[in-house]
Amino acid sequence: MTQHKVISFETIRVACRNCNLATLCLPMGLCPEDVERLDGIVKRSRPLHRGDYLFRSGERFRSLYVVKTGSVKTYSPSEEGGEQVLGFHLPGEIIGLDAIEKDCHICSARVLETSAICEIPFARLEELTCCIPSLQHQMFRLLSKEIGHDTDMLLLLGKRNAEERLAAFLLSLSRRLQKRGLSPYDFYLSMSRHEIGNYLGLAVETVSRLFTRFQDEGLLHVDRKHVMIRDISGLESIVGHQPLEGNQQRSS
Amino acid sequence: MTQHKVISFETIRVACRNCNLATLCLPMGLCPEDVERLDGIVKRSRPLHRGDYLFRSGERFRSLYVVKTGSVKTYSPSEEGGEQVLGFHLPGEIIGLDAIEKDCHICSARVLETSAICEIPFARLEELTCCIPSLQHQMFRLLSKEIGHDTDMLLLLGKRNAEERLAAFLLSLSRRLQKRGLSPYDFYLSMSRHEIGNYLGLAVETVSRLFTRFQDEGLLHVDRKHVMIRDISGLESIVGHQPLEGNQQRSS
DNA sequence: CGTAGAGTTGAAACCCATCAACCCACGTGG
DNA sequence: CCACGTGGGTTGATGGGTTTCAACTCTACG
Repeated sequence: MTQHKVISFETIRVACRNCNLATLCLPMGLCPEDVERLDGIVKRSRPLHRGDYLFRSGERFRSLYVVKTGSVKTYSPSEEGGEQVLGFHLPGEIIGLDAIEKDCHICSARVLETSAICEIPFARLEELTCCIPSLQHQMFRLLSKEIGHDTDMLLLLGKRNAEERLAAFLLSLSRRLQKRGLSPYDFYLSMSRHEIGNYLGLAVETVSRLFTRFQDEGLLHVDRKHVMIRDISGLESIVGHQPLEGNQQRSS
Repeated sequence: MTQHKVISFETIRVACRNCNLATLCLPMGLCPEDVERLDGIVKRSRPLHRGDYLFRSGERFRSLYVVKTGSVKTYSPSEEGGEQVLGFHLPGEIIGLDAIEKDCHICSARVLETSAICEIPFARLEELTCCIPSLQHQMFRLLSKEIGHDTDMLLLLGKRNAEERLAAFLLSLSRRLQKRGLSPYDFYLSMSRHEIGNYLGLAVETVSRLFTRFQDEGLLHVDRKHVMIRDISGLESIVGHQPLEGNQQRSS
C-alpha cells in the first residue's frame, strides 16, 4: 500500500504532460484543430481506486479507455472464480479494442491502483474517423499494434521457459515506463505475484523463485513490489537467447 | 501429396460460391454498389503452390490477402532457420493485419497447398473505408476479431495442457471448415505434425502421441493427414474441462 | 532399390506445478 | 500495546507432464 503512494507521486508528475488523449495514443498526423475535435469527445472521469471496474465481461461495448496514470489489468473471468489475466495496461495504453467485434466486452478490466482513466465513446470516435482520414489510419495502426503485441505474447507463451518469460515481462514493463518518462530501472509493481504468474502462464511459486534467482545473479534487486534493475543487458540476453530449433524447454 | 488432390477437389467446389471478396470477410451492411466498389480494387492472382510466399518478414506492407481456397501459414522466422508458426489460414480468412502498424511485414506467409489468394491493396482499401462508414466499421470489427482470436490462443498456450491444446486446435479447424461449407468431421491437414507442434508450443512427438491416444480413445480416426472426427462432443469436453484455479498442468 | 523426410514409439531426463510449511507485513480488536 | 488472524510472498520436497534423445517404420521419390 505504501508503494502505491510512491508510484502515484511519479505518475502525477507525468499526468500534467499528458493532459489530452491525442498525446497519449493517437499522436501522429493530426492538425491542431483535429486534435481539438478528438479531445472534445473524450470524457475524463474522477480517479478510480484499486479494484474498481472499467467494465465487466459481457457488458455492452460503448467506449474505449485510455490509462492516463496508474495501471489496469484486463482478464477473462471463468466460472468458479478462476481468471486469466490478459494484460497489464500502463499510462498511454488503450483498453477495449477487443470488444469492437462482438459489440460487447469479452473481458473485464479492473484498476490495480489509484488511476486516472479517459473514456472515449466509440460511436463518436467512429464519426470522427470517417471525417479525418489520418485519424482513421491511426486507429488502424492502433488495432494492428495490438495484434502485433498479442503475437509477441503468443511467442512468449509458446516457446519460452519460465526464466525467459519473467525477464521479458520485466523488460516490457521497463520499456513502457521509459516511454512515458518514468524510470526504466526503478519501479513498483502494481500487480501481485499471483497476477504476474497468471499472466505469464506460471505458478506463483515459480515467479517468486525466479525473482530471488534474478536477484542472486545480480540482475536486479527486489523488495516486495519494488524492483530495481541492475543489469538490463543481462535480462536482454536471457530473452534474446533463442533456442535454435527446439521448442519449449531450454535446448542449448 | 495425394491428399492434396482430395482437399483441392473439395475447395474448388466451394470457390465458385466465394467469388468476391465481400462474401469472404467483409459481408455485412454494404449495399450492392459498395460491394461492387470493394470488389473493384481486389486483385485476383493465379493459383499459388505449396511453399510459395505471399510475403516475407521485413518486406514493405502493401496489401492484405484473403484466402479463397487452400491454406496458408504465417510464421515469424528467427535467425538460425528456426521459426514460430503464428497461424494457419483457411478460406475466407484474412492475412496481413499485423503489418499495418509498422508499415512492414513482421511475419512471413507461405502457401501450404495449391491455393487461390485475393490481394487487397491497403491504400486503396483505406480510400474506400473513408467514404463508406459501414465498411470502416467492418474493418474495425475485423481487426478487433483478430485480437479476440489472439486472446483465445494466449489462453490456450498459457493455461492448457497438451491434450487440451490439440483438441482445441482440431475443433477450431473443424468449425472453420464447417463455416465454409466443408465437412467438419472429415478433412485433410495441410500442415505437418511439426508445424502443428510448433504452432501449439508442443514437441512433434507429443503431437504424434496425442493423435494416437485420441484415436485409441475413439475420439477420432487418423491416417497420416486424413482426420475423421468420431466424437466431437468428446473433444469439446476435453477443451471445456476448465481447471478451477490451477495453472498449467491438469489439476483435476 | 536406396535415400530422405515425415511420422511413430520407447526410455530417460528435466522443468515446472503441486503440496506443504513457513515468514512477514499489516490490520484488528481485546 | 500486544496477541491474533489474514493474505501475500518465500522456500523446500515431491511428482508429473513434456521434452529430449534415440531407434525405428513408412511413404514418397529418384
